[in-house]
Amino acid sequence: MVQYIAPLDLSFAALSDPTRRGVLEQLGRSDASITDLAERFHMTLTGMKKHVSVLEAAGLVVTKKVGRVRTCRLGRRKMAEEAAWIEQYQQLWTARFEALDEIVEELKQRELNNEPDPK
Amino acid sequence: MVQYIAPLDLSFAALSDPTRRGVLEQLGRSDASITDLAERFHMTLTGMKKHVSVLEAAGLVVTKKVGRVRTCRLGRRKMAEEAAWIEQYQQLWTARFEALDEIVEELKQRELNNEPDPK
DNA sequence: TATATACTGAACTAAATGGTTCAGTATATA
DNA sequence: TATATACTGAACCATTTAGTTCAGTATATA
Repeated sequence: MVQYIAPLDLSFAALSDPTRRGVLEQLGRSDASITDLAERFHMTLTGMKKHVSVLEAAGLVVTKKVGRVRTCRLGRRKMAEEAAWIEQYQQLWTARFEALDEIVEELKQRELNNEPDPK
Repeated sequence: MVQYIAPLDLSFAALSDPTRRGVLEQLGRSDASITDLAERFHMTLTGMKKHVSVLEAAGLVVTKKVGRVRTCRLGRRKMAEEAAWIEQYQQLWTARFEALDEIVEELKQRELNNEPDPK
């Protein structure tokens, strides 16, 4: 089976790590080098480089090396797909729980009328 | 270091797998047993049980066993935190790119006025 | 030119993931 | 009571992840 990796797989996986969420927030305030980020998150350069690579693979970060410094910036992806997926889920969720609420409401009414619970 | 696992870690990790996203969508339409889900996603019972456990740990699904059947339903979490995180990120993102746009705009103006590029 | 800085790649590690099979247990059904 | 169904747990497996160290390379700086 040729495994097509959905962008959602990569971005949600990228977001599942607190260090990477922190890096995104940081880059939202200002661009940063690998060294900057490694220091801020108490990690080796190599370790931070890997996190940045994961974010880059997900399209959330872009980097450019000038001289010896690699500068990291936010990528072009505004996470629109991710937001859309969650919003669609929330619609399903709401519909589902409204359906449940109706049932609960019906049971309450039966109880008030002293009708038997229909097993 | 006592590792506090943020709810976002668990839910984003849960969402990073297409099978689990599919299960959530399915449960948005109707409750289902482990067997139902295993069949729909072409997987062993044991395999599906693990996915459901991951979703349950993230609070996205609840299950209840009646007789021999374990029924899975959507959990109470509407992924509000997840949506909020992404929305906050999108605000940062927009601000960041508007800042960049201003710089580009300024450069354009200079070009029009034939001013030198200030190094 | 010598030294310090910034990164990179390979190799290693421990743990987690996503699946499987196999051998149960508990519950329904004929 | 015998059989089929639904799940469960343990064990295994290959791969990925999240980090490390170590040994480089390339670039600045004194």
